[in-house]
Amino acid sequence: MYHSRLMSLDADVLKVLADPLRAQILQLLAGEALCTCHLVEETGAKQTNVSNHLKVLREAGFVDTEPCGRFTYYRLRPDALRRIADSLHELADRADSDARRPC
Amino acid sequence: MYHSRLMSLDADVLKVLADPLRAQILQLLAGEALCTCHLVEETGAKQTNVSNHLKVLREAGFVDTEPCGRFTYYRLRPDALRRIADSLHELADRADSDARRPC
DNA sequence: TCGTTCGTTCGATGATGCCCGATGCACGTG
DNA sequence: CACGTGCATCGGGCATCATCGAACGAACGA
Repeated sequence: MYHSRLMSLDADVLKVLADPLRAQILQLLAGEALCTCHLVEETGAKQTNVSNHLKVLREAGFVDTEPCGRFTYYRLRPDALRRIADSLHELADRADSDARRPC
Repeated sequence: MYHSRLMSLDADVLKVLADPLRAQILQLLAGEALCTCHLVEETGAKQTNVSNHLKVLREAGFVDTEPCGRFTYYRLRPDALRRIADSLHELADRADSDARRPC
């Protein structure tokens, strides 16, 4: 087990996940790739709004785009999610101690 | 492995983690319990600010308090972090498919 | 009892960010 | 070439939230 490296929580990255619509989009993209019109349809949000959130997700590396004619398909990037999950898990593991710093 | 239950990303819970100061506090609390004055000292933030963030973390179930005389010790709750980590990991696993919904 | 220290709560303020309408652009079709 | 469609970008309006100062409460020690 070579996980001695300390991973740090990146609040900027977590911010990207901490939005209801973006979280919903990520869950919709799990299992199949969808294009913007699908996501608009499924979420009920306005197209510009969905597009803005997709930009945020793309720039944060959580989704990949794949142009297909007039359409733009979006696909989830599991590795990005796993990085976050691992850093949280590692933080939890480090907390299994009863140490207490004296005042 | 019976993880067929679908976990959903809770944006409200993620919001609690998605703040630089709160993220720093959680990392400081991993490994040892600290009281507010320690956290003020380590983060360099104002005491009222730290106290406000600790309240948010406490109400979200990420930390436990343990009064000790005049001091208040804070301890990380690993289970809360693991729940988030698991939901992210499960989402990543569900994305290992090449499916694509037609337009 | 008085003063000090640790900690929380409250109200105000400033910044961040979500949402929206309007616009522009690229692609495909008649 | 015109037209419609899918999608991105821009600017503003508005709500949320992080931060701060001030005041309060509680626990100790002199």
